[in-house]
Amino acid sequence: MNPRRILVTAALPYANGPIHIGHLVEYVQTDIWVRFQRLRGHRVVFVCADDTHGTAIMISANKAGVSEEQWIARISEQHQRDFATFGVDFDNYGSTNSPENRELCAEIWSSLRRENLIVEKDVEQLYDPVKGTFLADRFVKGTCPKCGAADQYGDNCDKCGSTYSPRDLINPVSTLSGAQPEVRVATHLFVELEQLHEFLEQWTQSGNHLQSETANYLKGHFLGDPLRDWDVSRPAPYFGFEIPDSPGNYWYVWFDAPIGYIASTAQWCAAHGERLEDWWKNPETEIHHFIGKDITYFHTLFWPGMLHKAGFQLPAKVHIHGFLTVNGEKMSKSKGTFITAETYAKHLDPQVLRYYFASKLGPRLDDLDLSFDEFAKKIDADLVGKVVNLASRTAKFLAPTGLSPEYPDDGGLFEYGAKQGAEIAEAYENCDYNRAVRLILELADRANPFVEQAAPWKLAKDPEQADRVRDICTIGINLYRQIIIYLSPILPELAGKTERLLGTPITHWNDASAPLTGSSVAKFEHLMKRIDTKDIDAMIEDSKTPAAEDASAEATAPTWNDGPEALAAEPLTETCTIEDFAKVDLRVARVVAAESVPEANKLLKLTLSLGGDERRQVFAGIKAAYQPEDLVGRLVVMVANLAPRKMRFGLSEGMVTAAGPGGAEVFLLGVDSGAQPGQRVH
RNA sequence: GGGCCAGUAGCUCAGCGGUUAGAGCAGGGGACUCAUAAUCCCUUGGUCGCGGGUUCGAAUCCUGCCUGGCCUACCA
Repeated sequence: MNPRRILVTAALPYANGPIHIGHLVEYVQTDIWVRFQRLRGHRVVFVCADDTHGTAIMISANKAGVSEEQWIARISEQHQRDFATFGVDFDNYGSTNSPENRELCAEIWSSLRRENLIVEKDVEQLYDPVKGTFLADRFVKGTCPKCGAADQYGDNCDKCGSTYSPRDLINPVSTLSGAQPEVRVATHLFVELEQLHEFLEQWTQSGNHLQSETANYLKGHFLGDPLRDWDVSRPAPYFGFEIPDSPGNYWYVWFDAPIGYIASTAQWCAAHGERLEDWWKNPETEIHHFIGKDITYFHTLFWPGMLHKAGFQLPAKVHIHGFLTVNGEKMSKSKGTFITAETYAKHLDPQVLRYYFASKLGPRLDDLDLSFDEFAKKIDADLVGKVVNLASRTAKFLAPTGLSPEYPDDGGLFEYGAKQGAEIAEAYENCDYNRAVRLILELADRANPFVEQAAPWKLAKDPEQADRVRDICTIGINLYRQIIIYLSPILPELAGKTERLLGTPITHWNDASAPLTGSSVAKFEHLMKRIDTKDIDAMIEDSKTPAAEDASAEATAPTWNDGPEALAAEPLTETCTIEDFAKVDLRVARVVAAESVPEANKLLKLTLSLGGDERRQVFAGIKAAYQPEDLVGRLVVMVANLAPRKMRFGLSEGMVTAAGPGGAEVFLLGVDSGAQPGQRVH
């Protein structure tokens, strides 16, 4: 087989929050495919990047009290750490906020200009006069014009399901500032996608670039009518790239995000002495995108259109997958099923999640359910009980002698496994991982009875039978290794341990058709742990956040179960007057700096901002409950007129309000978004 | 309202025109003790969502209905 040259991308995660197990479905799926192709001897470059532009990033950075650049740098670091934890091994991890991306955006943009695809149109949009920014629909709330339900988003009503323009909302309010938005007109730039209608019809409906259901979806929803113009600009202020020939306008995040694939490849090329043209402008290179079904639209219409007009190579295939549900339901923060990569890894082994996903993933875009019950059973039964068990019951007999010099007669077991390699490879190639896993596990189901019947542990008691024992175990361990080679794209860590056990690296898929002989075997060590359901419970508990933080929980009528203990521990005090209360000047403040006081057991030194240049230094006894870095940027409520107090470590100019008995059980009072530092609490 | 997908043993799924419908897990019985209470053997269990049709023959094709999921409903 001729080696193929393959460029693989996974969707760019938005730099607005942590990676969670739902994201991981995609990155694991893609990484498995990449590892598989490499093992087959193909040339693969696997790139990704953080998607860093847009209004949401500005808001998050602003809330955290840092610049957008600082914010995205922090998120990028977290994302890359999480991917590494789960064995997702990119060749290059870039950022859409990179010079390479800016340059490529400009290049593609000028192509679109040259092709006369860009038109200007005035757009009326709501504008927040306090924040000085235009508002996307989701940043406006108000009363539904149809049914009168309060507190609905700008584009549709949760209560009655009607859709409308944010301008129709009754009493609209900006969620950023609380101000009443006004209507303003701005000039936007549009891509006249309709000019590409025929090309997109042809590209989406032929050539097997898309799963059939996606092709049907596009045909039914978009390609039946003239394609609408695509609004690709946003007026300042906007965190992104300013459009070179349209000052004051910025490329919409969805314009520059997919170009980030190319930019990330460009970075890789620069670092490895390769030419970008070979990867993006050469028909010999296969480009494969892996994405979730939510972003189908961008990757199957705009993106091919842009590439086509700008003279880049079109994707060979866009692989689209469904979403993750947990225990049959959408992930939920209040139920503890909104599990971040970091939290998962704190409690469970990352590689077994890869196995579970693989055992459920198919080539269709169906949703995938993570049932923890099934998860534990699958790992224990398949991996520990069947696969790893093969090694653990044979390796120790081989440690003293090594493998037999010639591969013994095994009744055709190894040969059968080698033959199955073709079918397993085909399943991987088609992203039909659950089929691949089924086929591989069948091999383990054949291998265990062989070992059972041959019973080397009985023969081992008779020194006369030493050769026979070695032969049987040579067979057993080779069958094990064959299985591991097939599983290695899914379980690279287990594959690595196996390489060390047998002192032989796995370098190619075809290693599975040549048994090892004569080599030594290391002392057997545990390869994999069974799942302890206590760890799953702890992980779910760890993922739970108060119901109030979960928007979806509001709709599902949460049940509270608040006991009387807290009140009993600290009974209510005597009544005070409003004047008494007014003596205490509570203010919203932002933590702009936080550091641990090394000599103090309980104290953190906080610098609080009351807006403008007003700063207060406060020592707070919350060391056991909060990490300084987690506090920077957040809003707190402080007692601003408390008499300053000299402490051993410096002057404390106020105090931060918090509840809880103390120690690690301290909970800072939060402030709903919209509040500004310096505002008084009444 | 429209579209797509699925409905097969308690659970997860395979089979997608051809003998009495399969696997894994779970359940029941036994064996073994090398191995992470792992493994092995035997076994219980299904009018293949429901009704029509095509065919010598249908879980498998067509059609209607029911149920569930996802996507849409003139936003992308």
